Amino acid sequence: MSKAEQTRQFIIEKTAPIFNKKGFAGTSLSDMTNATGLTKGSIYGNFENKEEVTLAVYEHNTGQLWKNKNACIAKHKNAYAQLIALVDFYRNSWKGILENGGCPILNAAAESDDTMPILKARVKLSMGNWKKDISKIIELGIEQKTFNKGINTNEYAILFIMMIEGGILLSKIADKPDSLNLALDRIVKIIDEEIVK
Amino acid sequence: MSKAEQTRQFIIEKTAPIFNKKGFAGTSLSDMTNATGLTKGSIYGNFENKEEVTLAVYEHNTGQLWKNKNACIAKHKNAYAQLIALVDFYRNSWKGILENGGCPILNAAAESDDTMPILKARVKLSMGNWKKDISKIIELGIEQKTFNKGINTNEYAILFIMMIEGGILLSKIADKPDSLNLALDRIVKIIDEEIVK
DNA sequence: ACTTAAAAATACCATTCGGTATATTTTATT
DNA sequence: AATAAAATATACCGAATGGTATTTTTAAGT
Repeated sequence: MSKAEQTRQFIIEKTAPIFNKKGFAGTSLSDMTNATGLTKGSIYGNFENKEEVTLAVYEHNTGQLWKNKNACIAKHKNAYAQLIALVDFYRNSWKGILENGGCPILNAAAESDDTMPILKARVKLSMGNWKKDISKIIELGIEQKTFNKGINTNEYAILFIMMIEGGILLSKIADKPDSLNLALDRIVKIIDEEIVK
Repeated sequence: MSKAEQTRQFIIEKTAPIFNKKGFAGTSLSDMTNATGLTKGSIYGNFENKEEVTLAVYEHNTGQLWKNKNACIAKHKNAYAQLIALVDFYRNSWKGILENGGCPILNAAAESDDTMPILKARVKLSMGNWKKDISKIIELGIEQKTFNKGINTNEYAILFIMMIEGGILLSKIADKPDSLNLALDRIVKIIDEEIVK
């Protein structure tokens, strides 16, 4: 990794929680220089503008979440265990997510939709990938003959994402994980009653 | 209504959709003067600062939503019809909500949590009131002997709110109401299978 | 119609904003 | 160790930011 790439990564990592907390409009260049200890010149030598940093930070934040989530899921072979691992991932990492400003997809979705079409498109993509991931786990379960085969895998994936995001939102406002846990419990209930054979 | 109160209301109404779309940090004073045709002097004669406008606008946006929602619910006497009316309210007014920048509670929740504690407190209150409203409808159903009496009304209220907010979020990103409708369908299913006797 | 009080416009403030050309330092190559 | 190239810092830009005395206009009460 070249020096430039290192610095680029350094800037992304240091500013990532700030962008996730304050948003694109709320994060200033001085926030960025303060967080990194670098000067504007240095930052603008590695990024074209603030928007490029925003996008890179979004990729980093979601990528990190992705990696941790997938690591939990990959520990298991059968689909049911994988779904439960997904639920437990959110149950266990809620505190960490909260400290970094909450779910980056949720935050970016809320801010970008009317102001930053490029970010919105990225969010759309993340959402699509997430949906696909969950769908595939359910499809795996069908292949493994442990899940019902008539079900609409896509709809269940969307349903789970909605409940997780809604749960995170309410939990952040309430400053306690109760709502998120309620959502996760309901997801497990749906898995047990409607998906599992 | 005095002239001052009229102008105050005028400013709130004209800037409401802008704040809901761009957020507190993203909305500038020039956005406000452009939307109203007034000058900074006039705006600052009626409000102490930008924060006060933000809070007043939030009250207005949620109040409006409240009013319309309650009007739909109030048309019905029995609890089941009221819950269905609530669901249908979101099904029917999704387009209007979208055009005004989405659910103000969701938007304010996402932006305020790490940056504006005063607004966050207001969001917490709105969320509590909403929860109470839904709880009361379910309690009414229990009184009317049409709903099961052992159920946790509070948990169902939270669950419904989470699904509605999650649904709005996903629908905004996708630019189509499918996800929201899926959430609303699921709410109806829960009502029918778990709440109704 | 006249006076007075309230409301809105003007003109300004210091500060911060995102961004950049240029100079300096650091790093890698030979 | 000398040199070239890359990375960072400096110093600056115009514009926009939120905010405020002060003046002018408008509306209300008599």
